[in-house]
Amino acid sequence: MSQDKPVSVSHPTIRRLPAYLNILRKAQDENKTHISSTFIADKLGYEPIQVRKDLAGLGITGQAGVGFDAAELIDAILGFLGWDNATDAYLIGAGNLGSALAGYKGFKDYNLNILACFDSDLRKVGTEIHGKKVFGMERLAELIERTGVNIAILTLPDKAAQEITDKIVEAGIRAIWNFTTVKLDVPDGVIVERVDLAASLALLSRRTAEAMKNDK
Amino acid sequence: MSQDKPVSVSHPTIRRLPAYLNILRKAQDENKTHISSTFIADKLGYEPIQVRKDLAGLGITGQAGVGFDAAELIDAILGFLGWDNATDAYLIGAGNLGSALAGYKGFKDYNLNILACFDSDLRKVGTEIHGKKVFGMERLAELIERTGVNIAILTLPDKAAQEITDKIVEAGIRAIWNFTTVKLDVPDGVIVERVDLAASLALLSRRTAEAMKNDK
DNA sequence: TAGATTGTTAATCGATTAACAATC
DNA sequence: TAGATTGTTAATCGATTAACAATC
Repeated sequence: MSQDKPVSVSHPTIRRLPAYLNILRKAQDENKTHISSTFIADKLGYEPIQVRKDLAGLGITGQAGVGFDAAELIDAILGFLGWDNATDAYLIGAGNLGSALAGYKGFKDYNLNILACFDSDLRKVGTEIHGKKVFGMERLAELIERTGVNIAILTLPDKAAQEITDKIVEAGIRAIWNFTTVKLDVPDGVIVERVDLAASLALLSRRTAEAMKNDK
Repeated sequence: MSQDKPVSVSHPTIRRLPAYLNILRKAQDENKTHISSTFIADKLGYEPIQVRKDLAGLGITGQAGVGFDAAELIDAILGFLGWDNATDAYLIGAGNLGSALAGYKGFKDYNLNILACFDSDLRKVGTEIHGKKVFGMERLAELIERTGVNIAILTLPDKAAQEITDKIVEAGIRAIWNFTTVKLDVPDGVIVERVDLAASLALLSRRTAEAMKNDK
């Protein structure tokens, strides 16, 4: 693509794309070839116009009166997110949460492949967790450099987070999916995306408290 | 409080509160009694004005030239989120992710207490996971009714999500922390807060793809 | 043709940021 | 008093929604 227009798609839009993808795939399984924005919006409780705006951002056009070609749309979303090729990642910290993610089957829908795990607990090193080898932390740099993996999933204790981050960034990691509470300090160009469970719980708690107050 | 003003605090603000709470607690551990919006903003990479706006929403006032009273602010956030009293929850679906959450120590910071787990796997029923009893699904309604627990953490397979939701809502559950991919259909007044890992991964992937393209 | 749906342009809404006087 | 910081009011920014002509 020598002539990419400067696509700038908002974060809220990007966050909604996986949900669209799920619906499209399900519809395709039911042999639907075309999907309208109304259909997608209905399933998700959004407005059709929002779906169309989102899709427009990907450079996709639909057909008036008909909707969007499901296959084409799926490809566009996968391509846009870089999910059209398998991406390898290392998982760092094979505790409760890390093990759960190592065993999570759903990542294959997004072409994310956890290559191996790392842990500082020597009793885990050398074992396998959900079929993924566990290496000791001392091998992190070496393996990142050798395999060229550039995504790390951080599921280790907060207190180790920054130190290990420095190490893996140094070794060549370009993107970190951060499940710790720590605001990681990284050089420009390294991407950090944090999963903020506490934020989600805060919203649940507050909304619940309000709902309970209302019906007293 | 007979005279509550109609506090309406935005969702983005609510989502930021736990991070403020963490910082305040850490500062208090270091014997700081007063914290400025600048201090908090610095730690999180926000603007001080945003912190002040957020806190203003809670009805908290600081002291010009000094900052906010840490203890008072912590109490205000805890109270606002309903985290000042322990809240019991049931965890439904003791698979990989469910087990990880059942063992997550961090919830005590938010006064969330997982009372017990439920699972349809009879081999798990009767055992304990991280010290929490596992009950069979057939006991869900009975126990929800008897104990009056009103929060459920849903970590079961997508295909069971709606059916179980109907059941637990019927039994009295008022709020669901939804870790499935399903958009749950619930009656008015029942709160659903979904943790959307795929959305987070989408953002990570897209930002990474862009960053890699830039440095070619 | 009639009905469904798109995509564009403009309006609205809500959140973030800026400016600055008031306060400690 | 000087420096730091708050809280208010207004400006800006960005995302969602509305309206509607064009298209299949």
